[in-house]
Amino acid sequence: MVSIREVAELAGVSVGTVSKYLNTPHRVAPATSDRVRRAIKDLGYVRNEAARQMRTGRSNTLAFVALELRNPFFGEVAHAVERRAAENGLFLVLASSDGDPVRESQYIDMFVQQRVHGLILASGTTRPEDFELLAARGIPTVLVDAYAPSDRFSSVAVDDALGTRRAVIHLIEQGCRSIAFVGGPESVRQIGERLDGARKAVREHPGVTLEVIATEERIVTAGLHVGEVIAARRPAERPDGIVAANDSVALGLMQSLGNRAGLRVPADIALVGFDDMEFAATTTVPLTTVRRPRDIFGRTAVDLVRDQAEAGVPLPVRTIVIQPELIVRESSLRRGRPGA
Amino acid sequence: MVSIREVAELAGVSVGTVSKYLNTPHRVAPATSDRVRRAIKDLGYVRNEAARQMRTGRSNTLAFVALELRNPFFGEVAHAVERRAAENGLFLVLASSDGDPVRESQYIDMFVQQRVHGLILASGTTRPEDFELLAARGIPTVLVDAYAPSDRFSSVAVDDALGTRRAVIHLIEQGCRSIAFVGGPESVRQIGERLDGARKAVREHPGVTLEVIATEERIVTAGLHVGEVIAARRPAERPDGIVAANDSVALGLMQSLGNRAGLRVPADIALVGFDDMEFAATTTVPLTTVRRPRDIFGRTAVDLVRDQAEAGVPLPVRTIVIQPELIVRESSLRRGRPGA
DNA sequence: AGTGATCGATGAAACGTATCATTGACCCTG
DNA sequence: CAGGGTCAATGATACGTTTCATCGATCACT
Repeated sequence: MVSIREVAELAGVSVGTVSKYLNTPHRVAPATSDRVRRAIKDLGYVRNEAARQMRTGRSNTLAFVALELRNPFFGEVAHAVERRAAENGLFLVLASSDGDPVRESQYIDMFVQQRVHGLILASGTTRPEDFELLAARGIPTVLVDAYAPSDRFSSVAVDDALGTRRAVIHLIEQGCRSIAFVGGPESVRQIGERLDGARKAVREHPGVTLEVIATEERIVTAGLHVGEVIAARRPAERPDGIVAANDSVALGLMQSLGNRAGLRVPADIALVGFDDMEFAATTTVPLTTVRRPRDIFGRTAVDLVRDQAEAGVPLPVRTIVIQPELIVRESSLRRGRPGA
Repeated sequence: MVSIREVAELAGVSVGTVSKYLNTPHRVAPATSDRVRRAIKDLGYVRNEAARQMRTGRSNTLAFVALELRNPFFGEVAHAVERRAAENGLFLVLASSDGDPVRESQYIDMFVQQRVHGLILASGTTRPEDFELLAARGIPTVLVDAYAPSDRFSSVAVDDALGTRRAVIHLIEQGCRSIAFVGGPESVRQIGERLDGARKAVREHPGVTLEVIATEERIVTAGLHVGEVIAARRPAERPDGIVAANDSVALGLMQSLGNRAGLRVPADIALVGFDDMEFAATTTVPLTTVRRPRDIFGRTAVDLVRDQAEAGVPLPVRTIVIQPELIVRESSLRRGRPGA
């Protein structure tokens, strides 16, 4: 394997000069430059990043740990992270924990061993000892869509409670009086907060009731199942507005309610999702939903890491909470809507 | 930053011993082991992977370049790759080219500089000079869902033509006589082959016709649009069976045909997709589709890379073609089906 | 008791690069 | 023409590991 030394030899210059050519090309004379360039090409030399990194102690890679990359949500966040990282001259490496804290630990260990420039955690399953490790080594770390434990790390997340609050208020404005929240479990922080937001909003409106229909998972089939249960009820006992824990559940609900049971969305039941996934705009009845801005998540996370890395010294922790936007589409716009 | 030397000092042993403890723990005496372990813990020592890699020349990371990670298809392939890599003691780093060959080039350069253990390319947009570079440096490289240029790299792909062939024959068995292929452009290899497979299958069945309805992209909205066009035709001029270029297009078709235009799927028009994406089983009418096995893609790719890396010397190129499976669901099962 | 053999530990060398103080060549100015 | 200044190039050093030849000590066996 050809090293910088052989390049220097062939070009008839010193090793230091080749290094200078590689790192600060403008400070090497044009004629020398040509000879070095030529030698590099002839020998097929490729810089050894490991040696470089060992010498400098720095790395130009940013690591991103997602909960599950199969989920397009993380794919989109990763995409935004990658773009912003590139703007900052950083490369991105991705890993997926798939909900396994042990796997995540292994990855974090690996990244620490690699001396990565910074770390973005979007898994929500990180172990306390890993946080400990990262804090102890001073590796710039930012949490995405998760709050920082003991306020030691900066984070960027959406205000989940505000999202469902806006959804509920919107449903009430559409004339709904009997609202259901479909999703669970409450123990997942994001879901718990969404439910809280819905509860509080309903409490502020006398005459409106909230029913919680719990599910174990937040996937399409869970929504399908709940939809069938609701459809089997007597009409008077059905909710007239539903807030789903996320878009997948909403999709399942829409399919079982609207297409299979013959109920009309939104006329009989108005429906709001959460996330604004790509398919939300293209469902049978376009889905009203609470948007979680993946691009902002990604950009902000990179910026936080970069600021921390540039500062060198510990910066005050920043907890950035993004206000989610309600994207109103047909699934929640009812006939008989006041003012329509 | 604490190094192996300081660990050795604190433990009262030599640097070599600490290294031995880290790499071949069974050849170090228990008492010494304890002292070293203790020192490592007290100092919070973490191995420097860059130095290790520089010394050994080896790296234990496998790189995967996807076309677009936002697309769940790649997420699932990446997931399978990651699992298999872990079984082989390898870590995975991911990158996404987003269709930009320049970006992809940058990533490949980076991976070559990192001296990765192997490379899996699933982008389909790799530049010839990058292939040149990888071949010249002898980096184990495998293509996924793309054929190898000039037979220099092993690859794993699905037999696209066979997939659509099976879809068409299935539709004919269901009584369809006027079949349409929706998708494009033909210049994308996979799409071109799918179209070819459909053409050949139709040609073998006298009395059956094939119409090609071209689209620029293969996304939901393309299917929505084509569906509207078809619905606007006089009934006699509509196809009675459709093969979509992928599931996204099929989804769009199903929505605009079935739900908006009032046509019935499969009674009026039978529909088959391609890919078997996660949502295919949960659409309004569950979608019949040609399955591309992501898990097999991922596993096979890793195995090919591993074999190549272990061999050291160039191995004969292996081109693995996987026969796609037709997953029959409701969207293609017509009333009046022969034998039903 | 002497001879190998085995085991554990040592210490120096090497990996490929960046860095930096030093040197040499050259030009400009007074 | 002397002297200061700039620009290029040099070459030694250090980064944190792994590796390997070497050495001492312990043990089993004749």
